[in-house]
Amino acid sequence: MARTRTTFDPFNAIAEPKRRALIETLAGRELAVNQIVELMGWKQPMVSKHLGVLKQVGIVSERKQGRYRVYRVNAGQLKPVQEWVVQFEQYWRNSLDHLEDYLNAIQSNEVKDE
Amino acid sequence: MARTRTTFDPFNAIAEPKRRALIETLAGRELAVNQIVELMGWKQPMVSKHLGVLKQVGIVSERKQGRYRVYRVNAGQLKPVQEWVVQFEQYWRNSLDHLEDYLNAIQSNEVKDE
DNA sequence: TTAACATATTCTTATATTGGAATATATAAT
DNA sequence: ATTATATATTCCAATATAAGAATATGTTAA
Repeated sequence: MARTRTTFDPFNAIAEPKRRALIETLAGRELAVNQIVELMGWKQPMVSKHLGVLKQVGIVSERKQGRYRVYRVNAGQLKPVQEWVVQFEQYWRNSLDHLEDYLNAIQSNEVKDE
Repeated sequence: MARTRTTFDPFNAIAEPKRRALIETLAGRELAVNQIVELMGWKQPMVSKHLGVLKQVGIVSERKQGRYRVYRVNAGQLKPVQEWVVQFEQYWRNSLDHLEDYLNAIQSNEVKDE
């Protein structure tokens, strides 16, 4: 069996760092593919492909305007991610947990380096 | 180039649904692998492998206790996910956005079905 | 109609998974 | 020491990427 598909859910769609950057750039406004290409400095096919993944999950949607295709973020599709992660907020709330996490992170890195 | 590694960051680690389930089960307490095996109903190697990924990212850490290995969640490692997603909360806040997202989701599904 | 522009799709290659089975390692109990 | 228990690792097969290059599709303008 392979990895969960990128288009399976928002969690998988936003796992790719480039797609997160794309969402950040596009949030709160409408942009045509070409504008995104300029802003991100990526090749056009790469932009289109990443937009395609996000579109299949519903994180972005698209509207034809003349010869342009204008994309926009549907932030609501990110809500499941927020709802999932928020249930663990209580565990990192107090500073004791902060210290604990800090120590654990260090320990984890040490293990990783071995 | 292949997909971003599962162990690259928390986003990729939690993309796998089974790992999210594992985190939910383990959150707020300490459990040995065998206990997790029973609770989840998975084979032991599968549990160990998923724990291994989470451990590399620092989302869980492990402590030897006799012949057991006790795991625990370091919730703080999920904070980056929460911080990233929270910046889009404003966009789904009001009910107008809800409607917009709803319509977009429908449109997106229609496209998906074609 | 043809040319220019905007965007999407196809093909290829390299790579990292997931699950399953089998096996290895480590620790405790007898 | 040997056995039982707990956990990790290795090997396998199938699969889904992501990037790049090339090309196809669609739309406007001349």
